Amino acid sequence: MTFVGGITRLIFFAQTELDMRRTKEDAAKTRQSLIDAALNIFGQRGYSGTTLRLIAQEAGCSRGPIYWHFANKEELFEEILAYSQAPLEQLVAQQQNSSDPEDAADNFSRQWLRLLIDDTYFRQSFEIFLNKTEFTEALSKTLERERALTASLIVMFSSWVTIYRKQENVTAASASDTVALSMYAYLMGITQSWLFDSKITDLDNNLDFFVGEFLRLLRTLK
Amino acid sequence: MTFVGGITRLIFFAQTELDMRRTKEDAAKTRQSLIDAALNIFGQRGYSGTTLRLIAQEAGCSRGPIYWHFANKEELFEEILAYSQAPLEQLVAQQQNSSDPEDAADNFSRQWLRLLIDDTYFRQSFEIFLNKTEFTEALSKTLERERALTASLIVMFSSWVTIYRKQENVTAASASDTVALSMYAYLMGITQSWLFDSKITDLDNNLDFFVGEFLRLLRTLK
DNA sequence: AATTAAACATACAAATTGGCATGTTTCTTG
DNA sequence: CAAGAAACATGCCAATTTGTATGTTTAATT
Repeated sequence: MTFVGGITRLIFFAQTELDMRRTKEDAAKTRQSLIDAALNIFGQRGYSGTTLRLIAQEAGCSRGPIYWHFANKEELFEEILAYSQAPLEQLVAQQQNSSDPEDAADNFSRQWLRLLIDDTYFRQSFEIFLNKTEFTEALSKTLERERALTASLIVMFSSWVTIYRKQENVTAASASDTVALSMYAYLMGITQSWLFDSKITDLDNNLDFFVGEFLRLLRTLK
Repeated sequence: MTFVGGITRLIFFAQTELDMRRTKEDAAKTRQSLIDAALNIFGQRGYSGTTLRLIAQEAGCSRGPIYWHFANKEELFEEILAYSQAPLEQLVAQQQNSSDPEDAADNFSRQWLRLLIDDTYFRQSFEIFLNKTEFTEALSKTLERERALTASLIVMFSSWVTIYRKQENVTAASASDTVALSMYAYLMGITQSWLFDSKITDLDNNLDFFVGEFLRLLRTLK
């Protein structure tokens, strides 16, 4: 009995070294620290270059909580990518019922670029998505979501173009869909170029210019 | 003696099954088939999802020739990516001494998009680079080359803007560098959007429109 | 004709890492 | 207060894959 008690006491002592957490808030903190760590490590080393060991180390815990809070590496990654998809989806859902297409385009592009500048989560997630991700079948879920987002953006831009042309009474040769793709490509191009090398331009100071050019793409000639 | 001869004959028979190649042309063919296979597999599964076994299998040989013709997986990958970098570098080198900036911009953007449509190697390589690659420190060589290419493009575009403004005698508020970035972002955006989902637009039929919009970005307002 | 080396195939070694099974506290609930 | 479960830590495994070392033909070379 005393022998067994001695052993259990030794084990007890050894295990007391780690601070066990149990409250809901603490667990939420752990989960958040894992997300922060994942954003950093994925951003530095990409998906395949990132090990769960590294994320755990950056978060200051073991790999246990990772598998507790997330199903696996892939699901954690897709949740990270959602940090840039969700805000854009939300922007589309909001801007639905805007009156003037030029105002709508101005607001939308401005908020997009502002998210890049101001929201660290959005920026890091978008950078991982654009520059640290191999678009392969394994990410079919995220890719389908992205395709849907792109489609909704094109539809929205296209409707702006159509309304604008009616307002201004212009008959243009180009299809509004094609113009919409132009606008989409421009925004994505600015985004990707700046995320690839942020020293390429002062996005904050040149924001008005980029928004203005986005509007010029909306206003097709002739 | 007869015993040894029997063994060597057995070995000889076993090894005769594989057709050994030795001429320079055959070796060049093998190398080319490896590049073709790499373009396909890297394009389907990305860098990390691709194993040298798969490439060898696609090329119809073993992993031996891979390590004979290339130093390692990374060098093979960077050679694949060069198939999209080299043509653009060449375009920049050619277009140096063009007289009219609008003509130069028209030609350049047209050739860029035409490469995408017509040149399978260029298209596959560019797709791998943009959508199947994790930009990490491991690719520092390729990334440095890309940054240099981007810089030279911006310089070229910027000079076009400057010349155009002098010709037309317009004084614009925006810096020519910023306009140049706009043009670069637009071209890259079109490229990436189309490579991500080629059904998003008929690039060939809308080529004139995209080139025209590229020129509109060059001709800044005011 | 013999030697060499190019151009492969094959076998092996070594490390890595994701997933899971197991152990252990501490909060919560009945 | 006892039982159970949440929220972790730890240890192990099994599979995979790169790179290399070694073996083997056949075209060049001399």
